[in-house]
Amino acid sequence: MPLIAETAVSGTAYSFDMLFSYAVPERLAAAAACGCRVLVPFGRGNKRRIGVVMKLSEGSSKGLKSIVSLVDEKPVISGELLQLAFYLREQTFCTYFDAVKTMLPPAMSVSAKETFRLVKNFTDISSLSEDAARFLETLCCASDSASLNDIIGQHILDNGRRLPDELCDAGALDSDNVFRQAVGDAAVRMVRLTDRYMSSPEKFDLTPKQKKAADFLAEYGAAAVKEAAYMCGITEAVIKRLCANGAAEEYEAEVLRKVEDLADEARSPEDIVLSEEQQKARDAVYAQIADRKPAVFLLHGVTGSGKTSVFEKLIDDTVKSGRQAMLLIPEIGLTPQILKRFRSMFGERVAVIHSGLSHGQRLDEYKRIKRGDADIVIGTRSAVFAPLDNIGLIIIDEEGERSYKSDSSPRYTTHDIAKQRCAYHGSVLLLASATPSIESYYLAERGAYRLLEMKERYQNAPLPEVSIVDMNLERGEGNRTEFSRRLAAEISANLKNGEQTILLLNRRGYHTIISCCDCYQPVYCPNCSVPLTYHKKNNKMMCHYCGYVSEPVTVCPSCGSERLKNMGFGTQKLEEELSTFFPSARVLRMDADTTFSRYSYEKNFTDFREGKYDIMIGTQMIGKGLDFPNVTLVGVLSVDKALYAGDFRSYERTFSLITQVVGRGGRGGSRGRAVLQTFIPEHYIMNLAAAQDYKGFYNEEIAIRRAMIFPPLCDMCIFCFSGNEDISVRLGAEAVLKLMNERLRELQPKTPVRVLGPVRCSYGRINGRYRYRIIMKCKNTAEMRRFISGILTESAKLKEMKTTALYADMNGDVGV
DNA sequence: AGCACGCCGACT
DNA sequence: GTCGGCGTGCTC
Repeated sequence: MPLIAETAVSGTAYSFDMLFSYAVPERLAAAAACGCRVLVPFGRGNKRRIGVVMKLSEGSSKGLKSIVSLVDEKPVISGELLQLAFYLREQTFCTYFDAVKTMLPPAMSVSAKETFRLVKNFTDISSLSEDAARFLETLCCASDSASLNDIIGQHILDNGRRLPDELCDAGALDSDNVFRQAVGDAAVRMVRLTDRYMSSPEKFDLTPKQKKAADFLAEYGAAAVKEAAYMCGITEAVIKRLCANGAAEEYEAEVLRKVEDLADEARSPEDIVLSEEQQKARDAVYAQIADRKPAVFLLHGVTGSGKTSVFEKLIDDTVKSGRQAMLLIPEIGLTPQILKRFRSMFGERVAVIHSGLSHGQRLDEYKRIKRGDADIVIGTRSAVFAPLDNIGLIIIDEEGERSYKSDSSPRYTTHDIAKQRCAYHGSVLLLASATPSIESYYLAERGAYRLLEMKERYQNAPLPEVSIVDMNLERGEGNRTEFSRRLAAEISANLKNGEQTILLLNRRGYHTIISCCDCYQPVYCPNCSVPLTYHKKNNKMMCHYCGYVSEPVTVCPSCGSERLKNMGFGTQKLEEELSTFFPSARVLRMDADTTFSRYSYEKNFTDFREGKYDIMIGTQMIGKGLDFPNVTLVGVLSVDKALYAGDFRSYERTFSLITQVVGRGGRGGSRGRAVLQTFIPEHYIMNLAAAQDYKGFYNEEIAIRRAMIFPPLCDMCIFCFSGNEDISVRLGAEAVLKLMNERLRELQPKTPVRVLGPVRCSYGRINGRYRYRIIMKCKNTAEMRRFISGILTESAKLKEMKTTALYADMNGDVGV
């Protein structure tokens, strides 16, 4: 019986995605296996596409097309991960190919290059069609192999592959495919001026923008393309033009061949000393690992309770027993320090996977895992797909972070994938946080997860002393600055004592927005429904969503008034006010604008930790995971806005932000202080966060979720519509709504379903595309997922949806 | 999403 | 009588 390969084909849309059956030709039958990539003909034109064999079976190959060639000798996806791909597709409504693709490092993506050559002694011209015979004649005129391939290549582009394919079938032509891996997109693209330009710039005719970039480069030498564009207030396209003119050149920055090797002096796992409480947590988890039955633990440990030591011990236990361990962390910003810690203990056995690595580095780490050289994997959410084959333990640190939810296809939740892998390997999933997600804590309360608690801080360090400052009073008493008198006094005390301060502000930019005093309209980005932000450093207005840049506005675009006012307060303005109040203070500003490369994060944090700065100010990124022993004061300047962000998770987010940042202070022995400035001092979030009372917060929050029916008491599926024309997107969404209601009536699901919308998304327009959403409150069951899948496929056929894109995101973010 | 196929209008 | 406009339906 012939072999049939059921194949995931690249480039399919979800609405027509399925496994496509191809015949496996005799010559490939021995090597073809599940998990191998293949080259297949697809569509009427038999265009070549890459696919992955998902299933092999025997059967009749009648009417099937055949696999053209094999990309891999050996499968690149293990049986376990292949099975996981099916799960991924079923859960997240992505295509088979997308599911498989996310499991491979980007560097492994391949493209095929086809070469032809004429078969020398072909004579049977009579068997060819007239067209093919004529085509063959032109081919015979080709002078050499290169021009032959040029002719055929051009012919395929213009007329499709019909004639070349006929000639191949008849034996007049031979084709061969070579595959090229897309390795080496180095981390940073740099740009510098050419010698030619520098010796005689007058010979170049540059546009004003290009000139600006050239001047910038002349002053600074080389710069990252991104950075140059930012500083000059231009787009990267201008720099591209500059390079095309021959005035500048782009080059790839030397990327570290190895992932940075910053291990401190070696530490031995034997040196880990656990407190009684830590030991208890470790023992419970370890017993379960040894038992080889899957289970989920939720480790709730207050900030500073020393969770990392427990992780170290458990990971050591796991690898000692011959199994592998995975530690997932929310953001690359945290990687260097955690990585350092584990590197110094486990050395080369640690592999790292995160998006800050170059594709080449990532590929090498992937290979080390696959070969078995590394049995400990540390990384961000995509690392959950690491090709380990004998997992004993998966840890998700700071498990409540939203970054564990993927916001592009496949829109998976890291926890779900980890659970699935643990079920396969009979291993333990350990979720850990000082502020677990309401969902996880709920499951722990219900007994689905086993709850472990660590209530003591490391070395019994006292919790910081938190004071809540009522900013209304400050304003009432004539203080117009952003610093309450209390906070100002604390900061100067700290400066005097040579102790460090962290200030948290939940926004970036100089002024958040510029708005008109006459029509009250803020100045918006022309592509997105987001107000532009003024950035002092480059004196430009910028959009944080699409990167749009413009000169500072002096006239209101909506009414023409010249009375424009700066509203809001950003990190840059804070920095400035700070320098007037405390001229001698050395201030480090940390936000997405000052940290272009992933590496500058680490450098800044290290500098701060080493005492090169007195005060660090920044957005949420400074709240996460890093220990600074000399920080004794934490100021929270304004998180009120975040509370009213309008989605049901804003309280949760704000609570954990405050809790985390307050917990930063006072770990080095001395008692820390925290000052929480707010206009709503009576809000329970403020008091509970000040007291680091997670349980109290959980009780309040779960009551709200219960009353309003929000997750975890239901699931929420977001249907997001986008397109170039506002009206057609809305009409599309309405048509789909109608379809949903019809189908729902037929289905009569067991648990009630509520469909809300369509409404414009909070950012109704991003990058010029209008966006609407429908929210469906439901229970995430197989039946519901089939329903959603059906809606996605059916709606693609609606005429109202011709120009509108749609995706479904189970438990994705409601905002955005 | 592409893309080949088909069915009409404006033209040499 | 032909070229090419875009509407339509399919993708093993």
